[in-house]
Amino acid sequence: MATVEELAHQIFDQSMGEISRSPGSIGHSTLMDGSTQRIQILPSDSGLNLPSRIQIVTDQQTGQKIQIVTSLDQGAGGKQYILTNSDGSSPSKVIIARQETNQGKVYLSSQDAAGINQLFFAGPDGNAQHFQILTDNACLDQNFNRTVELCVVCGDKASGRHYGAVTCEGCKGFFKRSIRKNLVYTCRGSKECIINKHHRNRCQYCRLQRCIALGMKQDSVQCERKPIESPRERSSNCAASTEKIYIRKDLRSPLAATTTFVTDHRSQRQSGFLDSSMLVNIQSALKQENMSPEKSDLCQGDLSTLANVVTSLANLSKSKELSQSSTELSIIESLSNGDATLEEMDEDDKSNSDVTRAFDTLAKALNPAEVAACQSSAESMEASVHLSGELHSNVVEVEGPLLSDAHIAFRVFQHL
Amino acid sequence: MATVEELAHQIFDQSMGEISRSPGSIGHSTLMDGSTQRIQILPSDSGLNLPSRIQIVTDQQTGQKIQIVTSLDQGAGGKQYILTNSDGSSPSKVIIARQETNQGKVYLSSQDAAGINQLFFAGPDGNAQHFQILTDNACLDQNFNRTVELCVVCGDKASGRHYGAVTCEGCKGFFKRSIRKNLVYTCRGSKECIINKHHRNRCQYCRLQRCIALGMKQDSVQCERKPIESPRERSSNCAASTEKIYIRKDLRSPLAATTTFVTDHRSQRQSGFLDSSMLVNIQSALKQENMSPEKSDLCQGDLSTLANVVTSLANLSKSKELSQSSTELSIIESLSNGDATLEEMDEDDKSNSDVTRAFDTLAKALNPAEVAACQSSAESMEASVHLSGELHSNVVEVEGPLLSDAHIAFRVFQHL
DNA sequence: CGCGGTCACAGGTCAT
DNA sequence: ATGACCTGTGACCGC
Ligand SMILES: [Zn+2]
Ligand SMILES: [Zn+2]
Ligand SMILES: [Zn+2]
Ligand SMILES: [Zn+2]
Repeated sequence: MATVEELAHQIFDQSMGEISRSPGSIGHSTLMDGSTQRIQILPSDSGLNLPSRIQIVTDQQTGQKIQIVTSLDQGAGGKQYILTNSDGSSPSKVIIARQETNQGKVYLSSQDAAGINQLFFAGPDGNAQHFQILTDNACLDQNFNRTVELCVVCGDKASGRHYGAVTCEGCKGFFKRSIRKNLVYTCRGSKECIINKHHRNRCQYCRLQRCIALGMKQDSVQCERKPIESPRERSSNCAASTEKIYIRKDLRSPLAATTTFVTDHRSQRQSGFLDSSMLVNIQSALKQENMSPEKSDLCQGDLSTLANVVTSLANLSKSKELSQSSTELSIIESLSNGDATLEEMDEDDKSNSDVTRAFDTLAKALNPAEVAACQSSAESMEASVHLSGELHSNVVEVEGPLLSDAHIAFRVFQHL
Repeated sequence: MATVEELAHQIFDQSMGEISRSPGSIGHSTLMDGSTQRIQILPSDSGLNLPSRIQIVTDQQTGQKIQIVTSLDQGAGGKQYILTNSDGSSPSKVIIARQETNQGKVYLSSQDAAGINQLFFAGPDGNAQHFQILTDNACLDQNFNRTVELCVVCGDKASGRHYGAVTCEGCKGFFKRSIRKNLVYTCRGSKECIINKHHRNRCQYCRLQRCIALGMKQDSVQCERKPIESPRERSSNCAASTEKIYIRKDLRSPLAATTTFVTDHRSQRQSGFLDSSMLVNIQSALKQENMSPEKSDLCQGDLSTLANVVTSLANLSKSKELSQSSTELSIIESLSNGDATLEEMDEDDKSNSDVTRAFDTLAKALNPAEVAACQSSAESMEASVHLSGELHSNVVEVEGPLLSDAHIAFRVFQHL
């Protein structure tokens, strides 16, 4: 006999397949405009004894009210779950499931289904909708004390609500890392990769896309709380000491969430290109960084701003709206106002440090060759070509102070 | 002074040599019938202070009880570890190690032995036995926090548990590649080649044999995470689109561990050829597979039975006892009796699933060219030649429903 | 319960 | 193909 989890997984996988079949279900352009809906239905108590019941639930994201009609099936004596709009407009009725057996307790899919069922299906408007039906835990067999919930992102067993959504430990950790490190991924496909338990690691872009679309809030991710960090190293400024500077993996798709330069973190979003106003933000962010060096609350993630800068520089390099490379240089020079003392890093840290990786990323962004190789639709990248200085050479070597007046010698080897 | 690792290596090599000398130690027919044993001994607390101590431990795999006698050596004042059967039957006493120094703490191999010692040695019955003695970590010098473990396959320094066994990086990678690409190797010897750090690459067959026999689980090998981008090709099937289809190198060696047809895994073993009784097992196994079609966790490894079937088919093709290729066809047709709902698997799972692997193997079995090229002693393969239809062609393309009525269209490109 | 963190063990890479 | 080396994942734990 199939277990509850197996059934739930089945429902999830099947519905995922349905989504992929419905045209425009999770298109990349309809990511967060409400096309993907999430509904949680929690029966008040035991209205299951009633022969017929009407519930009106509200979509948590869109606010749309949907009527749930639970009625006895005339034929089999089981129950049907019918979804309609609360005002009776179309779609008039959508039977999402019916009970096959009559066991005194109504479950959604089968007689041994317990607790939570998740359904993905395409509504008549072609939008993908995600419903999660939560039945009363008290009605469940006491075999499972743990609530059997499924991750809304991948369908794996959920471990609770994380960052605003019921997710598994994997998606929780993935989301946390992505937000913390300000990672931006890229999709090698059509940004509609199937994300389930077994394939969630295949496309980080689509996974993070689903995380955000299904309600995981970036605000809920707190900054790192690593208090200790060694006797030596940085005395007061724990930020610059050993904290890694995380660089976006792919600069083409900011997946905007984390490219914010203002104090109000995660309230702004990068539209895709740098402009003059963002330059102001860069500088102001750097200033704020320096104004409170003794403030140890910034311990974590405070240098993400720097990563953002580099990332944005990379985006800058491919921006068509930029006139010439001189603009970039001016920005880089403006960055030298900060006086971060990065030279205190020992040599080993420099080698594989994130600073190196940061510039590596930057250099990579400045070289359109590899970027173009990574993407099928290669856009015009000529604007950034001139910066590299040595186009068509396998190794681009850059030396000199760049980010601060601390004379950071860095070297970027670009592997082609 | 010899280090712990060196000593352990020495013990390993010695015991391995002993294994290879004992006739029939790791024969192919005795792969997983208990001939290879693994014992973990964890001293309860600090019974080490006692001058003499008797422990009875149970082999985790076979359930065999073995008596461990720790006694003072009359000569050197060190301790001996003696293994006997708990009932006193032969082997009466096997001294597996003795302590050379007297330091107040008893370690197995030397005074600076840390944590874990692994021994391979051949018992008087000729069976290879593997003992892993874990001493109390609290007794260890705090110099080495890392436990010095050895690869159970080759005796090299292990880097942790991989796929269920403590192995080195080499065996880890080797096992992963073998499983991922579904490689099947051949042994030019008697399938009892010595596998140690220096010779592990001499025979892939025996290495993989040891990997499986010593507990490395194929299910733990996940599918690839980077489905190398290919924008077009297949539409929704991102798995079949870019995933390479790897062909077994050699079909003669099914590496029996996976050719089990009964529900009780690892309780039966293929003796080398298919016979009528195995055909019954094939069908019953398929039936059991189908009895729970709603089970969607089948994603991985659930269809290993199917792979076993095809693997056996491959063996069948080279079996001299087979009359003609018509026998194969009849078996294939008999497989279609099952109504496995393979279409419930999402496309990605099919790529790396045992289904694909099964067809891979089958395809190879149908083309004796490569098989014959891979092995020096080419046996008569004419029986299966006629099935391929296109002998001597570089690409063998097969399409059509085969294993189920689900009409799974598959394509196998054979790279030569 | 939901944040935080950890680290064994998956993955992948790429000289050899 | 191999394996040393690295990053990323997620089960598990503490608060
Ligand atoms: Zn998940
Ligand atoms: Zn994707
Ligand atoms: Zn090894
Ligand atoms: Zn061999």
